[in-house]
Amino acid sequence: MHDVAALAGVALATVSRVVNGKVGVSPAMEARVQAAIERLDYRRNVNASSLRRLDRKTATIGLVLEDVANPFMSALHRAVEDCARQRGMLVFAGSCDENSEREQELISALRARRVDGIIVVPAGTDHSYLLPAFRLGTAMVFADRRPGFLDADSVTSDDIGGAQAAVAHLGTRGHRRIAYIGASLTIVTARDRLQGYTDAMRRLVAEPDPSHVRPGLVTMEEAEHVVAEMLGSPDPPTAILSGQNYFTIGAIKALRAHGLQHGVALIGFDDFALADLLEPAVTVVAHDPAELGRTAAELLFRRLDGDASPSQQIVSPFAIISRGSGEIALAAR
Amino acid sequence: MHDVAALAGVALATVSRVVNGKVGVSPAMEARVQAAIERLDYRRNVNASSLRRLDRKTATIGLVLEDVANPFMSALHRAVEDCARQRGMLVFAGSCDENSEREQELISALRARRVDGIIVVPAGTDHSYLLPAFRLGTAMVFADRRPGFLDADSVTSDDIGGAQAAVAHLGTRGHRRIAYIGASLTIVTARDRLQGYTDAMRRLVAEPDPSHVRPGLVTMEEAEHVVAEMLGSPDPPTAILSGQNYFTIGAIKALRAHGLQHGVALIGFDDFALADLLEPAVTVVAHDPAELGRTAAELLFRRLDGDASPSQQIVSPFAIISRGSGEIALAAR
DNA sequence: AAACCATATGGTAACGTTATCTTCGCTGTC
DNA sequence: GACAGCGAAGATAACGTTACCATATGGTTT
Repeated sequence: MHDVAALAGVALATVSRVVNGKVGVSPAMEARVQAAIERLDYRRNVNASSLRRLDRKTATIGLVLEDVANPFMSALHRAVEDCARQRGMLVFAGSCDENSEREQELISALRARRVDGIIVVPAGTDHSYLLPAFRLGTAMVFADRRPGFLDADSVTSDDIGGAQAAVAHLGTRGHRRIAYIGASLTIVTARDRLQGYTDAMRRLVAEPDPSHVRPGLVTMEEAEHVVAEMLGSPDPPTAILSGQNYFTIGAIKALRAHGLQHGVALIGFDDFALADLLEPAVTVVAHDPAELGRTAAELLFRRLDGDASPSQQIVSPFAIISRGSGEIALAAR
Repeated sequence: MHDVAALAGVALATVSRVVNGKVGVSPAMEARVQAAIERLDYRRNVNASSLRRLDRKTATIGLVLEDVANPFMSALHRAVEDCARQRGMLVFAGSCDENSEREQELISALRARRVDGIIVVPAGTDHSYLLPAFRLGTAMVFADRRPGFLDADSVTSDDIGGAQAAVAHLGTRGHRRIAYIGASLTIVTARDRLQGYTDAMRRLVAEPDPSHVRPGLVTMEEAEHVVAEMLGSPDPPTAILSGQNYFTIGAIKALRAHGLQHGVALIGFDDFALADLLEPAVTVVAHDPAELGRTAAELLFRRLDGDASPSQQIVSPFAIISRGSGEIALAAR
């Protein structure tokens, strides 16, 4: 900036005015400064600028995901980015792999860079540690999962309702022995899905067979193994509800290995690419990750614009997409 | 920091020393300052810090992708993030959708935030506009595609070789009428793949049938439409080489619609999830996006550490993963 | 012609840090 | 007992910018 001012033969303040498009600069002067800016490929230092400006905004937001490479998460990411772009903001992205320690590190690093706000897909169960951050004015919105022990904005999916509907969907086709496979119960989403499954099962039959309820999975291979085990047991399930898209793939592999992909019904949580091209095509309980991201971003920006109303918990609806695997009826005995 | 100093009853300089883990602070004083830091939830302002520090590093890098939600790109993203995390750096991510104007905007925004370096999957064909940025010291590494009109580090895949090998692979199974579908030739990757295809076809038969060569596609639907058209023509191809994973899906849809998924061979560029679970499973020319990302990050960090050696062009090898669709032999007449 | 106003520009302090210099005690040595 | 030598702490300028105040210029009003 100093160099630009020297080259244009003006004061720093004038360069600042031109850079920020302020009124009260003569056209001749503005042209002179612009020329110097272009000649030197000058770009104002946003960090220094935000340091000095009264609003202290960095035009930067942080996004904490489970994994940037997970298709559900990256679709959410993209939606957030698009909203941010409209406001000229840049997005920090990071993965915490369901590790709450990593979540804390990431949020800490984002705060150290004075991001204007953070959108978090939370990993842990207790987010009270963020209370000071809130009080110090960092806007935060939780996406896909609600925070624990913290009153904050969130945009989540109706997981309980989705699981209930999936079980009912299978019940309509005659199934009573329905298995559930899902992630660790430290994840709210997994807990809710199990909750919905259990509710609906009780309504349908009674308590589900404990050997058919397997939360706490982590990898696709684990899911495959667990389903294979169930299928080989004396009293195998006739339908499976999978609480996560990776586990759905694992279940498909196990079903195929047993030649049962057309014999055992399957419904998976979260839609995934090519679900419609598999044989049979996979029925899913779908949540729109892009809508989740967009809504979270809009909520965050409203806060950044000064909205201080009580925290909002937005629940977005689910849809069962029937493609075949979930419509396999119970075979007559 | 001021508040921390006041609370601990020390000078700013001492707080700074503690925050930066500098030697020459008595244990008693350090404990006192740490207590104050914790009590106030103080986090040093990295932006202000980098402004003042002599190295001027922000511990931040930028990543410009085609689309953060594209699985190939997001796998690359994750690899970059993991490398960055090891060095305590945060990653800005952005999508430019093959739009070179957007690429320029993104890079400009990253430079304005004084990122230490940028990894770019370039969109345009001319990157000479980055010359001033280079001279001003922004480290940049190009990934997946080489830059145009700019001497810079790059980590790319062997696209020409991959396409040649794919055509040879199909040739071995008796195919001579092999079609190519791919993206716009403004994308260097698409150009190389077409180049490799053409080379190998000339070696195999002669000039390929022009109606079987369709670069310039954008969407999956377009690819589906183009393949359907070819299959309905009087002289349809017996094998297809697809230059991009989305187009491979489009081709599969068209083949299935014609009931030809087991009659026409198909090889796709870039591996994708579930390729092994489709029927037939899809043979691909695979590049490892994670390796691309990791290598690009390592190259960038080497530059940040002061390596000023001539620019490097690293080409990573490809692998043909035979799964079935590429091994469909030419039917006897 | 004096007074006033608006507009365009310049000068400067401050944002939250760190690099560097300075000061203050304390220990050990002859 | 004087003095060097050392380690620990404080004081302060500067990083690149913007907010604010000061000043200069020219034009309008009374």
